Amino acid sequence: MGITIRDVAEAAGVSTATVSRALRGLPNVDEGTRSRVQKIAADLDYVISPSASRLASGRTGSIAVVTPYIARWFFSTVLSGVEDVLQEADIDLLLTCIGDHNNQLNRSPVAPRLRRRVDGILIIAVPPADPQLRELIDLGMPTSMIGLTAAGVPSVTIDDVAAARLATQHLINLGHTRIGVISGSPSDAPFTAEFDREAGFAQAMNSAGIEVDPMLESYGYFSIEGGEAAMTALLTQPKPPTAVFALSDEMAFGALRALRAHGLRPGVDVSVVGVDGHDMAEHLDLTTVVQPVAELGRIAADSLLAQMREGGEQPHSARVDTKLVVRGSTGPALGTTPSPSSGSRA
Amino acid sequence: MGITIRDVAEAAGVSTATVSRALRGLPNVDEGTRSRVQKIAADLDYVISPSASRLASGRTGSIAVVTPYIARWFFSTVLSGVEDVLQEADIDLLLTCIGDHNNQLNRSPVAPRLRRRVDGILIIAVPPADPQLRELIDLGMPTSMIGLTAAGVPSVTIDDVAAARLATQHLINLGHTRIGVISGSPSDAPFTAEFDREAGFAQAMNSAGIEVDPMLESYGYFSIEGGEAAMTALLTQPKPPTAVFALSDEMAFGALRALRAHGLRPGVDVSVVGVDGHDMAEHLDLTTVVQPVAELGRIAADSLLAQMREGGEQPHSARVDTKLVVRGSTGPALGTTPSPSSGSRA
DNA sequence: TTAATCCATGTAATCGCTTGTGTAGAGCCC
DNA sequence: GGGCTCTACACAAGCGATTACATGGATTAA
Repeated sequence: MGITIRDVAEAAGVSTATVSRALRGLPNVDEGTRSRVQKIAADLDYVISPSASRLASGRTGSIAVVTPYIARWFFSTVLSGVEDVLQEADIDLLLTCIGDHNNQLNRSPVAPRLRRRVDGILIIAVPPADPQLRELIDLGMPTSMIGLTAAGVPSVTIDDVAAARLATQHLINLGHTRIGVISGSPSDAPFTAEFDREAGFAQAMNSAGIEVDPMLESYGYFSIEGGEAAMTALLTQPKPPTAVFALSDEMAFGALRALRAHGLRPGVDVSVVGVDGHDMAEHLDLTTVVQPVAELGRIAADSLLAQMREGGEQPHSARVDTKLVVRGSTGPALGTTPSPSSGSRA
Repeated sequence: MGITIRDVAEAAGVSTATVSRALRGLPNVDEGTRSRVQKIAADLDYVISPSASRLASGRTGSIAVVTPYIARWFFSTVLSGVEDVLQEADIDLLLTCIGDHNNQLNRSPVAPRLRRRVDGILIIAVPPADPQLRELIDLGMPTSMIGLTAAGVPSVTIDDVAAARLATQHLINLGHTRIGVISGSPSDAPFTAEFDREAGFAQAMNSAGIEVDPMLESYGYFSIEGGEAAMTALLTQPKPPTAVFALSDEMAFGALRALRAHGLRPGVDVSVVGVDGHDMAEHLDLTTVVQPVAELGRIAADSLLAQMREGGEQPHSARVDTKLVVRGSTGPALGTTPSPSSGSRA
């Protein structure tokens, strides 16, 4: 019921082979013939059959994006960057949500569903311990990861250790010494970012000669509610912190809310700094270390496309810079003369 | 290089036709044969080639989701609901971002790219005036829309008029009479929701015998910044409103921020109510009319699948209920005894 | 001039599955 | 027991492209 390549071939008085070459821009086609074929194809409103093309060529012209969440800010923002690039490259984007490892959504494993269906895979911030991750990598197709690293697989990340150091150092520079941290979860499969950001926090504290007080560590499970609970826990300690580093902006949002609930002023009574550069951070006046999230997606998609093209090319990982953006949620420790802090005041 | 249906057929000592029928659960296959084939297919680690299957059957087993934004809360939340259903149904989800009509991202039109590529289309809240919308509908394939209606196309929406009435009535019940509204944009291609919510606002005002003051209408362009600017504009009037209805939660967020910037307390000095049930609304203590956004996506996806299955079935639209959730951002008009307000206090 | 290239094009096999049609045997009825 | 209907299966013709290989004419090199 559709126009096929044969109809075009007949109308143009050439073989289907020539039509195929002409339309795909392959060499060894007379330019006159090519434009004639193009015109006829357009006139006939011919649309290639992807199924036939895929079957014959063995390429699917599509890639899968595998993500643990769709509706969370970080993930949807990465996704939008990815989509940007793929649409440009005329590659189909298959969206698949992997079950949340912690929540145990009992989704069927995604890896088998992807075989023979896509030419490449883009994985967004799956916890490295997720068993599905291995299956995906073992599929052996071009793969690129975002916010997550694994041996032998190219990835795009920020330097989470450095980002955490940046945030922590900012608090230290402001004269704080009782610095709390709102982490992800005590023991569950951590995201790469979680692990590294904790490390960066500890590094900054150590270099400044400040001891990390285990009493000032609390868990926010990367959610707003969690961050609120974590901050509340910190505030109800005998000696509460004067500043808190939250491993993510969303947890920092919760922390800010807890502060208000306790009648404390962010940036005055207690300083809060996050990491991510969430859209809402600006509106909540949160100091944060910004990462270019959509850009992460774009870079990873580009890298994946390169991998798919060249094949032999040694795929390499990219590391993207972050930037401290100082806002009202952080301020000098009371009774202290702060040393000049790095970062731009927004 | 992969196992084909023929390998399975040979190993099972049957024809490929039988393997095909057995594996797809078609009738007229001996149950003994069927389970034998299934076992062999599993042992051989056979995976069907979608391209071949699609070419032969004419069905693609995939649907496209067309959306103007990916990284915005409403859209990504709908998307997650859709993905949920489609994964369950084993249908591929092709994600395509249509250019933003207002921002004029010069994206190539999406409709032609979808032909022969998907069996159905799901459209999320594209402005009805977007020229691409017609092209998509004219493709003539099963289609379902979310947050948007068009003649002859099944859709899933909330009753935006009623939702706006609910929000406005809440303010009226609290004794407010100088009620402002933060709308989308003055004249640009409006979303369906925009149009209807304005209508609902006017209805509620009229029934209460309150005149709508054009001076108290401001435009927030459905963004946080826009909402902030709009509220600022309202506040700097000679006679500012005591309550404001924002057509979306995100604009309401901006409004709250403007309030704080002016030293005004939300819910005390000025009341603000939004619509959407955005994740952050709870954390910003915003009174809002909640719509079940992910559910919208799920229902639309289900409806699309039904359409694709039955074919002859008269597709019908669904309308989903909303609920007023009262929080701290709204309170009684000063010097007034409020009448009891509907909605649950959260 | 002749052989070697090269370019534009055609021929036809192939990709791996679906499905309409054909058929043999089993069970049924009268 | 002959004619029916049914079931379980095989056969083989597509589906609509891609692409290795073949071909013949034009161009170039020797």
